[in-house]
Amino acid sequence: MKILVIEDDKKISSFLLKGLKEAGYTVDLAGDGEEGLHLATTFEYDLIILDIMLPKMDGLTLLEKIRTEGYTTPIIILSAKESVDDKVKGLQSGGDDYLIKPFSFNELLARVQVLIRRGQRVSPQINLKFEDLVVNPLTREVWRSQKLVELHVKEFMLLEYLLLNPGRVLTKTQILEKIWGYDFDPQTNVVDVLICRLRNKIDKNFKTKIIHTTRGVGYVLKKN
Amino acid sequence: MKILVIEDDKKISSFLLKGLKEAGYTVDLAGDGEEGLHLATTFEYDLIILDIMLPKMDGLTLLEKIRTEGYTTPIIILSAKESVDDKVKGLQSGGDDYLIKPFSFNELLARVQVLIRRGQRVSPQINLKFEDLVVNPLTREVWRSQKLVELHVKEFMLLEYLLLNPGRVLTKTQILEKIWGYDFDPQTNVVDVLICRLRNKIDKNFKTKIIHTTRGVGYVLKKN
DNA sequence: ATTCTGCTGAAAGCTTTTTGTAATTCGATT
DNA sequence: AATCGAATTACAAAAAGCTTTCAGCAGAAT
Repeated sequence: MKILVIEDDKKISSFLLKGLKEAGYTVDLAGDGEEGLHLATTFEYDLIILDIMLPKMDGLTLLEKIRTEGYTTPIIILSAKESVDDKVKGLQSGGDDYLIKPFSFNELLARVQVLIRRGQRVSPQINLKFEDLVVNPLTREVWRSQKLVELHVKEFMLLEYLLLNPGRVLTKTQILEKIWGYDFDPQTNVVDVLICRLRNKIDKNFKTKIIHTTRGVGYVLKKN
Repeated sequence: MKILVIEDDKKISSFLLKGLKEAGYTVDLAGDGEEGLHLATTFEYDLIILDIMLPKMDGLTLLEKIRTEGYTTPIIILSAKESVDDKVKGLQSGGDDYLIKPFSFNELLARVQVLIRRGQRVSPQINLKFEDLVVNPLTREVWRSQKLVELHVKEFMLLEYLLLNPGRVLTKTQILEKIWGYDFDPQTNVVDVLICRLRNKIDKNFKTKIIHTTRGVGYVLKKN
């Protein structure tokens, strides 16, 4: 799950980065409006956190530009202003939620989770399922054949990515980019290692394997 | 599907090569503008990815030369510059799309697919069919008479090439160039071997053969 | 502040699969 | 029958994937 934070105040942004990463998200940071617009329209994010007061291009303008270009990524607006007027403007411009500074991180996190869940359209049921594998994205619990499996953060992200694309072959490059980001050393074998670790936990001790290798291409989630 | 990448930055080019090859494309690489122009005007490509900043001949000049020579191959421009001006210039000079570095590989891949699809009739989203042979380019699954057949990467590429040209005789040289690229030893018998291996999988155990030899010319996909 | 724990990524070695070469056999055409 | 291109086969080389180990780091616990 990738989040873009557009915020110029260093103190707040580092606070957000730290907290969101701990919660298992991949986070990119933009320090001003222009950079924010570029990142938002170039990469795929699952959510954007946007400060209204920004250098170079103010948040509302940015928000409108993003929306008029057709992006539907959920956006949470941060604002120092308390006026009802601003809140209305923000939501009318295409914001999905609105938080007034100072805010509690837990409050933010809760809303992030709500919006990301909504954006994934996994509804009406919250759990992701494939065969006898059940994943609850909200609580990050994973069961294989009714047995609870403990996954590390990256393993969970990989499994979630696979579950959102059942039957489709995902290349190593796609996985690398989804989980580590675009600027990761392409020579690395982290993907192989991660696949191995995930298999040890969700395939190794079970009869039917669900993670399969398509040699020379990538990996697929399928039965048999 | 053949793609030409014109890019001098080794890190980026190796990243692109890897990703595009994984996605099933044949990729040639040019390290500077002159080599790029030579390859682009000598061989047939389905798409060109062109960096603007290049040694020996800059990308825009190259682009104009290619276009004035009458080539209509779709071209994606890569640029480090963010200015709207450059974007406009690039698109006016004959570029079909414009990406700013750093860019996401998935983003690039999506645009590559859009442009390549635009350039040809068959959409890669839809199954390719010939007689009782069905190929799904997305999941890379192949069926002959409802029986799933497992193919290696090169075999798959050959079959795809044949399927996109049903009834047309493809010479060994065309096949060699399409699948291995221009710089492969012309003495080799890899094509014969590959044809043999492909036949073993999709013709051998079936009544009707669909891969036929035209002696002295090449191979055709047809019934009888 | 220090120690402990556990997650992650790099690297190396090993296994398996795929691919290319080369030699041989086959078969059509002359 | 001789010739030439094509088909087949066996083997070696290369590539891809899997697994394990280790060290660095970060967070948690003390």
